Amino acid sequence: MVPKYDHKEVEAKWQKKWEEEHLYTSDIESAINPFYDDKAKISSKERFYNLWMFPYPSAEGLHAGHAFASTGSDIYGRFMRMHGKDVFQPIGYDSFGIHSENYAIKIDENPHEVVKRTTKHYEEQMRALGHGYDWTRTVTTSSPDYYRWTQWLFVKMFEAGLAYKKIATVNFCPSCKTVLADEQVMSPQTAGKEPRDANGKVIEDKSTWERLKVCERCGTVVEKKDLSQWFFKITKYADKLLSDLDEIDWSERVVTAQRNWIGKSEGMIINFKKENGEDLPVFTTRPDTLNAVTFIALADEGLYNEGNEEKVGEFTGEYASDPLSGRKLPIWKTNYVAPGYGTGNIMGVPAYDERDMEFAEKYHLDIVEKDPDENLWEKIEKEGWGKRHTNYHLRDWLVSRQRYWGAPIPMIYCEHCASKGTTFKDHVFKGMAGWFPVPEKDLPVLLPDIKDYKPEGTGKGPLANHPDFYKVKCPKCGGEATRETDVMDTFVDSSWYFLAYPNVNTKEWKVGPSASSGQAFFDKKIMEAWLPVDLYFGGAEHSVLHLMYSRFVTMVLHDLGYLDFDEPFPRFFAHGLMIKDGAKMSKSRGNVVNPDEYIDKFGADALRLYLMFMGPMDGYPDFRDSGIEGMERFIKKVWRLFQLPISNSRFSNKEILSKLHQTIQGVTGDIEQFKYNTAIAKIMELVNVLENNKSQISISTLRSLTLLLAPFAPHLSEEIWVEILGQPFSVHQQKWPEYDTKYLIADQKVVAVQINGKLRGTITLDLEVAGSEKEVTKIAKSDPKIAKWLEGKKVIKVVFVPGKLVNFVVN
RNA sequence: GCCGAGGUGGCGGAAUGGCAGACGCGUAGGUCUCAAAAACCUAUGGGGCCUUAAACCUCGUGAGGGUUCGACUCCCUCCCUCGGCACCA
Repeated sequence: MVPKYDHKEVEAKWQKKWEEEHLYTSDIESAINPFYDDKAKISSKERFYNLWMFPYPSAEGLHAGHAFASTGSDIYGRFMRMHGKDVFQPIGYDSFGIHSENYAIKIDENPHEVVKRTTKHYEEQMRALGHGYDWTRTVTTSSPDYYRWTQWLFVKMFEAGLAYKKIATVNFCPSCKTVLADEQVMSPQTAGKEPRDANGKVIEDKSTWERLKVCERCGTVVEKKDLSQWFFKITKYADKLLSDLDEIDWSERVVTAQRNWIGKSEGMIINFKKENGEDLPVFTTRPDTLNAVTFIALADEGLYNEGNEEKVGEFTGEYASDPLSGRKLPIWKTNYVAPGYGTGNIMGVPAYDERDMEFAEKYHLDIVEKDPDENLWEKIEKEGWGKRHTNYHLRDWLVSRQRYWGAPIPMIYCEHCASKGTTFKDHVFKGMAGWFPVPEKDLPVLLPDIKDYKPEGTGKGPLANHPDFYKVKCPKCGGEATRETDVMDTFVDSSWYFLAYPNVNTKEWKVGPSASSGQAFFDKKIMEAWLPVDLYFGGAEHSVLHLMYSRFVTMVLHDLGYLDFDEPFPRFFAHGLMIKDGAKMSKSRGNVVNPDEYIDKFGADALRLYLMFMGPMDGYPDFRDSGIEGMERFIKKVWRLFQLPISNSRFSNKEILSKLHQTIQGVTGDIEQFKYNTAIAKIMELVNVLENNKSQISISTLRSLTLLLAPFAPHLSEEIWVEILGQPFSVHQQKWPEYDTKYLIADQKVVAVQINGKLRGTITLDLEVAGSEKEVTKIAKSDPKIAKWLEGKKVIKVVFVPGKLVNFVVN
């Protein structure tokens, strides 16, 4: 009678033991940065910072899509640990911000309380999955010890001239009642939401959906408002953000998305002259078509429409002259030129631009067909009519939010200083008179616990109703002043969290060992030893959000001298999204898969195996209940294999050895490429071979099999390793098995025989024979099946691939 | 419209110039059982040939063309799906 494999008991047992033995707690102080040459000086192991994008703790808890992604990351971490690396694999919570707050509002509970509960639930779920996280170093972005440094970051941005406040036309979500960054406004499809109007009703006319721009969080169609807001000057880094994409090893689709978003256009600003002598600068990427210009089109905020409606315009009554030939060109105000891009003016070239053609035809403007002239670039520049100019689609990052649940923006406005024109640093902040950052010693600016935290949509955040919060003394003159009442975008919180992990120690709950002294942001030695992140694992939906912001913030901190690297994630793998019943998992569809019930019923190992076996890591696999049952069967099969009275034979037979070493080779290569599905398939094949050769398996083979399984099924492997094989704890600290090429060479080869490229038979030959063209040709021709096909035909050519194939070309 | 990734059995998916469908799910039949479950064994792309069986033939990787001794794989044209950008000049 084979003892039953009790997944609940086994998994709980090892999770407890791992924790007690600090199996996944890294030795932060003694790591080696593999990028440095003087490794020997420091200490034992090379570090490997293995990071999965931290989740925001939602109410429903972790769903199977999270488990799919986090397991993919965990497997790689375990694989690297078995390669002798000191793996640092932390986890935390992106718990500050609109996503957590919207839920708190919905259930009418204070966000402080909700976050306490949801983070606890998340931790339980992630522990149940058996991930190898270092639980001694977690971060929670809504903790004052954390957001103190988010605020510090804002202050540094301001001091460096990279944070400024200005009135701009911005996106406003009428449901979330706050402004949003450009990156947080998208098509309904990209947001994965049905578009809604300000009253929360789904827009009925589906034909308009594709033109709508909605809020990333709630799917409400955004409005445009002119408001005074804080921005981070990400555009200053546009060129570096773009060019560094060539240097980093990222999933291609994410690189492409960032390139598109940055949207670099190289062209020229050409100066046209109005009749009254005024300059009329125009941005174009096609100065070579200047000869064919017939009108000038101006952007108009009032007329402009992002939708795809008909082009309309109004003649201004004015004319401009073409700087080269002096031709007279009418100036039109239009609805199709985007304000805020380039100079806001364009030259109308109907012959070479479809949009200009459409407009010209409608208003009966001239259409001139003259061949483009490449020499014009140089000529215009030489004659001083225009100069080369690069334009970017990227806009500055709008970071203020009129909400409660976020890090208060640490800025103070003093009316008195403003009236005198006093600025923080005269040379940098023209136009920012009266604005001063909160002195570093006064950080954090604590978020007060208030009852009326719901947004009102007045253009101000809930903190604006609390004089105790905003009435402060001016840091400059000591007079009456007002604190900023907006809070920061949640993406500011997450733009630097990866820097915090190695510096944080949960027991003391301070970011950075020097946090108490207030001297420095991070411990320099730790940063040098542990960063940048070696492998970042996460979703592609953050292509132009988190992943762009983090790169920007890292570049700034580098330029300010705090970091010695300027790309946070030299390697990023974009995992796919799990699907259920052919659709993305979402609450509204009601197809969210909760991992808890599967862990309970089948165990974490079965769930992990199934999630990884469903398909490639960057794909969109569909979750089915019946699939996980197959994995349960596989685990039982493995378990039974280890319950057999193991033979006394010291060596496995040849078939087994050959299969084992092929498997080691294949699985190793597959894991390196995140092809976990085929890695698992190969382990299954090995198990099948072992089952058919039960009496001939050596202990050494069984040990290797256990090691191969360890990253995928950590509990099962540990149980087998320690309890059945009697090996020392822990399987996760063992060396990954190596393959020996001598076992990869089979004694016999199956050679395919083709006639004119069509398979007509196979012959099994000894290795040496299979490598000889003469022998193989002879044997193949004498094979009756093949001979039949060659009868009466003349062999024109023989194609021979040693050990694989012979192809007879006949007439 | 532009850019990127794809299209393979009933299903998830293997194979990146050399035996298409590994591995798993599902399905059918069988063994065990009083019975069922579990487990195990066998079969499983379509069509044909055949009394049966072994075997064999033929078609087949979105459609059409091309390169090649040989194409799921490379090239061209088209269709469709997914992702990103989008009156960005």
